[in-house]
Amino acid sequence: MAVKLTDRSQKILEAIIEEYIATAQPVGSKALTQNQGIKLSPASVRNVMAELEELGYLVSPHTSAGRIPTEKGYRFYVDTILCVSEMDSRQKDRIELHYRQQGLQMTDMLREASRTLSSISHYTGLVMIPRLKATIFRHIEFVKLSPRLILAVFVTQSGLVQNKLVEVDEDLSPRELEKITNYLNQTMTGLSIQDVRTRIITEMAQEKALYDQLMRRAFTLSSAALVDESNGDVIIEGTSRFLEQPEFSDLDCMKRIVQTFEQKSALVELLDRGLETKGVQVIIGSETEHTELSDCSLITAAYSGKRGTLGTLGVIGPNRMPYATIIPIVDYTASLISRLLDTDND
Amino acid sequence: MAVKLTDRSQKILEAIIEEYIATAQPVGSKALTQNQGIKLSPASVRNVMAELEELGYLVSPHTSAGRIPTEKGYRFYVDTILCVSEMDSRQKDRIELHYRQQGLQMTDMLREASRTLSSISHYTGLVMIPRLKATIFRHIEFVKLSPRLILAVFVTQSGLVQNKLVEVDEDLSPRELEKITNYLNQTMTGLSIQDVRTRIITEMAQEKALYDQLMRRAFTLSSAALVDESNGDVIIEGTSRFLEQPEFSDLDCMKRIVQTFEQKSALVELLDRGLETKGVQVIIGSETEHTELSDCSLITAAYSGKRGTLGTLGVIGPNRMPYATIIPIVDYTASLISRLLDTDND
DNA sequence: CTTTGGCACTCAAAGAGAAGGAGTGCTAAG
DNA sequence: CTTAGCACTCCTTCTCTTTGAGTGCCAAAG
Repeated sequence: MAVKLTDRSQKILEAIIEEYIATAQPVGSKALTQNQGIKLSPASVRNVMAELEELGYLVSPHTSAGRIPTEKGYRFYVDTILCVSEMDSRQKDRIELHYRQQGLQMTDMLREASRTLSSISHYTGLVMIPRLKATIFRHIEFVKLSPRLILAVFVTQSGLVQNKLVEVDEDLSPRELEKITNYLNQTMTGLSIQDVRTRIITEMAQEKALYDQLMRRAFTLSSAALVDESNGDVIIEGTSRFLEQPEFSDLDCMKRIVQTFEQKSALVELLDRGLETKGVQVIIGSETEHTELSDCSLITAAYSGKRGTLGTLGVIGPNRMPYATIIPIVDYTASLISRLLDTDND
Repeated sequence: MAVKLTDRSQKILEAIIEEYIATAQPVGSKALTQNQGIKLSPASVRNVMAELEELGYLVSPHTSAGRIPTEKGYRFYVDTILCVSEMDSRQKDRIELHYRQQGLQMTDMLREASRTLSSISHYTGLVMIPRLKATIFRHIEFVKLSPRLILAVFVTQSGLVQNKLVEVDEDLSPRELEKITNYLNQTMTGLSIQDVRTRIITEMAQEKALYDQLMRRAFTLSSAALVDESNGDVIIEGTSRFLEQPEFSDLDCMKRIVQTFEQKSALVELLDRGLETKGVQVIIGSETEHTELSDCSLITAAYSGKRGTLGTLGVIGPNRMPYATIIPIVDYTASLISRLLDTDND
């Protein structure tokens, strides 16, 4: 499958893709020869182009137009041609500037990250809110709203705050509630939510719990409070950037994309893929495995807190994206967010 | 200004507007005469149409096209022609169905409201999150995250939960924190945030506070926690509905509208207008006083909790909206939300 | 005085060529 | 292997014409 391309073929493929990214117009042989760096006649370039088309890296919309890259072309470009440069410190500063604000809460910071990604990349920014189960227990607090209604406020190590209303069958006195709170905070702090859950289950099964009413209640309350009902949530900023892209000038196709964004589930799935991966991941076109997004590409990277990966963030746009500039942006943003989450509130 | 229209003119204006709302095409005289209810010849209708154009209720895009309503036309239609019918109970049930879920927290419920408004109306749903100062103090709780960092969790009467990080200069012991919590909850519960603020200010000024360190800290903490930094937030659902409207097929105009949505500030301002008003309010086109929204109309209504108005909700779409069906939807949703907020958690 | 049929007029939208031009593939010479 | 030349394709753009819906006005009928 992986036919080796000659050095020259790669150079030309690179030039075509970069030209197409810049102009959104099919690239002809003549235009390429005017490009410095390629010192061949149009006819020679044409031969190479025909070859690249045969191999599936390029297509031409019709006989008398230039060539445009295929998904396979982009994939090859991203995987083997592109070499990502470090960002210079001026750009880094420009990104960091957005986070110079006062002590933001985690969610606000992630929203800001999404907005910044969008404004710097000129595409649409995506940030996934951490899944509860990936986080570390820090503190839980119960606020009694009415005899049977309790508000559980739960704070994770990385500063995510989650509120949840819990209905109880028995009226708990403030004293009991306080005891429960203390007990939970003493035993659970520092554990991952995953661990907290298993701990609750095993301890509930033990005989001791059966007789200790307070303990039983503590477990009931906390397990209700820690239910992770959010099937993942994504912060999307800059949807309007899609309207700027000439490839989506077809309103119908545009509509389907925006609808897919609004539903979020597809994006959650795509961002989830990046959770396991180190570094920047690029998903191109049909690799998304969503027909509505088959003309979109994502550039994602995972961010992490003190312990392990928390979530992913990235940028979504048309296949024709300036990968060379956006990959470092996403990469740097992910590491920046990780750093900020680590130092922020401890 | 207010020239009286004859009964016949009104009938024809109504028919034209309703036809245009249904078809998005300029309405000609012939099409109208085919409409049952108008038993006149095309020529007679033309005379009336010319008259209505003179008065500014209609315009024709060009000589050989039909007429379309002006903003003034819509305004007249909404104000004096349209009579809004009660919704039948089947429709009411259809709306209520969306709120049948388990005890949602306020924000989730409002998000659901926005989504429902959009899906039932087929336009874009808007719900304004209540301003803090309009709400009633119910409970405050402090969670110490680190020696200098405290998380304040604040719950309003209507069930809105707000978290805020507060940095303090002095390390507070858990005991002190508890005292502060108790003191604040005893003194402030039931007051409006507005009142709480003034109370804090006056008590701080009193001599007593100067000597009571604990009290001073309590006030410092709570005033920091109750700062209302959210300049109003709006939940927007169904932006993609705009892409279905033929009047926005111009991508550039579309883009500006979506951008305005993303910024939210204009929408906040528009929803704010409805806070004082009883019943449903309709804002048409340039009445929005935002050039980007000059082809959009809003239908809004205020919702309220136990005590007074909390916020507004509504629908935004093109000027050409089926007011007759959407006004009752918005109206009913607002009253439904008010009812749910009242009964939900007390 | 109102209503209506008739008629000339207007103008956007749709269709049909025709011209222009960018780009290709192929061939033959360097 | 490279390149100049050339015929060919076919999209894009432009103009010109046709079509038809809708109007305004007038004169006759109710």
